[in-house]
Amino acid sequence: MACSNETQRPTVLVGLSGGVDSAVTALLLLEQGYRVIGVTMAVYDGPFAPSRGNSCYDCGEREDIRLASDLAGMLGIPFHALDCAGSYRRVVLDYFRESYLAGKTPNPCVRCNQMLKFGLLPVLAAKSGLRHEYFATGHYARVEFSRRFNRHVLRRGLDERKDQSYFLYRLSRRQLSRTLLPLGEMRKVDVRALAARRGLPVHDKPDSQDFYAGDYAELLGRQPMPGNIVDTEGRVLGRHIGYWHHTPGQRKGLGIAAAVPLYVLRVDAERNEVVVGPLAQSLRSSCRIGDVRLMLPPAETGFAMEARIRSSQQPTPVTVRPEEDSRLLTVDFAELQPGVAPGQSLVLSLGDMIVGGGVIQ
RNA sequence: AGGGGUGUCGCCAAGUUGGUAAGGCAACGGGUUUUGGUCCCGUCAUUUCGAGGGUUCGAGUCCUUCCGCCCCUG
Repeated sequence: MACSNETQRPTVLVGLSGGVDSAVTALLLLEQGYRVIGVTMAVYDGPFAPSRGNSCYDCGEREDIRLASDLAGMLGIPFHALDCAGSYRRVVLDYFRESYLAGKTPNPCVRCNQMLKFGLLPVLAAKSGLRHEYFATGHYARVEFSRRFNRHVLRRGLDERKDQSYFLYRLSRRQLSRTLLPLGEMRKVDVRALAARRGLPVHDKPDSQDFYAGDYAELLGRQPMPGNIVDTEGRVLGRHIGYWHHTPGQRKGLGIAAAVPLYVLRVDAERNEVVVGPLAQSLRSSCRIGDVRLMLPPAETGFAMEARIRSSQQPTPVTVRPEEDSRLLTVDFAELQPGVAPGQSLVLSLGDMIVGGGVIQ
């Protein structure tokens, strides 16, 4: 009997990072009766360097993989680390570098999730013989089947403060249909509490997982290139050591003492200039997005919704307009927005449902 | 050279009828954060107010000498 059930139980591949969230994800899925397999992407291909701690692209990833492996052992599930370094370099690191060098601000996590974590990783696993029906991660977001839209939809995590749906808006319908995100229904404190109850040693491991813990310039492969920091009139207010160190909306690090705080308005890669001004000059009433990805058909959602232009931001009301160029959308903000940065994703939502999004032009 | 002005934290800048150094910016530290962003909290002049001397119980604030800048006249 146990045997026949064994073959019937659906298998879910869980991305384990060595942190609390993914460990609890695996735990919950086990308790829900799934057959669970733990997997991790090995992505570091850089030079030997001291580990800077908890980040995705880090020389110390072996320790994290080992920790993930240990956790899998505790949970009694198989574990595999899959080499994704080559793809990671091309898909994430190259994109990251090209964005900054073009004066834009990338979303490495968005890219990684779409292409690698929810893309290559399960495919590689399957090719390695790890057959599975579902793929799961510890993201705080929900995937549900919507009868109204007759498809799987992505919704914000129940824990508003931890919601990570922003990073997942580019997942395809196919990807979504195979995705399980059990933490989407939970609050972080409960996740930690559960981990503690079940004796998982990572229950109190610090939250944040950076993309890269060192100096980003290390990933860009560029020598310092001093240039001017100017105001909108072209007056030189200060100096920088490379335009790629700045992003629109940024305040810290300019080193300019003015009457009011100054924010980066735009980054001019051509002229190696960083244009700054007071907050008021940073406000935009609209922007255009490209690389548009819609998870829900616009005809059914209408054009009034909400949007986030940065990962940790409360959604703000917007109206979406189609462009002549069908690949673009214009998004009008109901309230002026500071720090609209080309390269960043603008994610559209309707209530707690993610409609889609695109990359700010 | 003469006349006027001015000299307070890295920058800007309050300092009242002398009473025991506001604030902003920057910087630094911390919190929040799967994007070096935003935001929040904290620290940041006490042999100190250009330097010396004086008056006073007490001076950034009064007197005096010197020094430095700025403007005008020459």
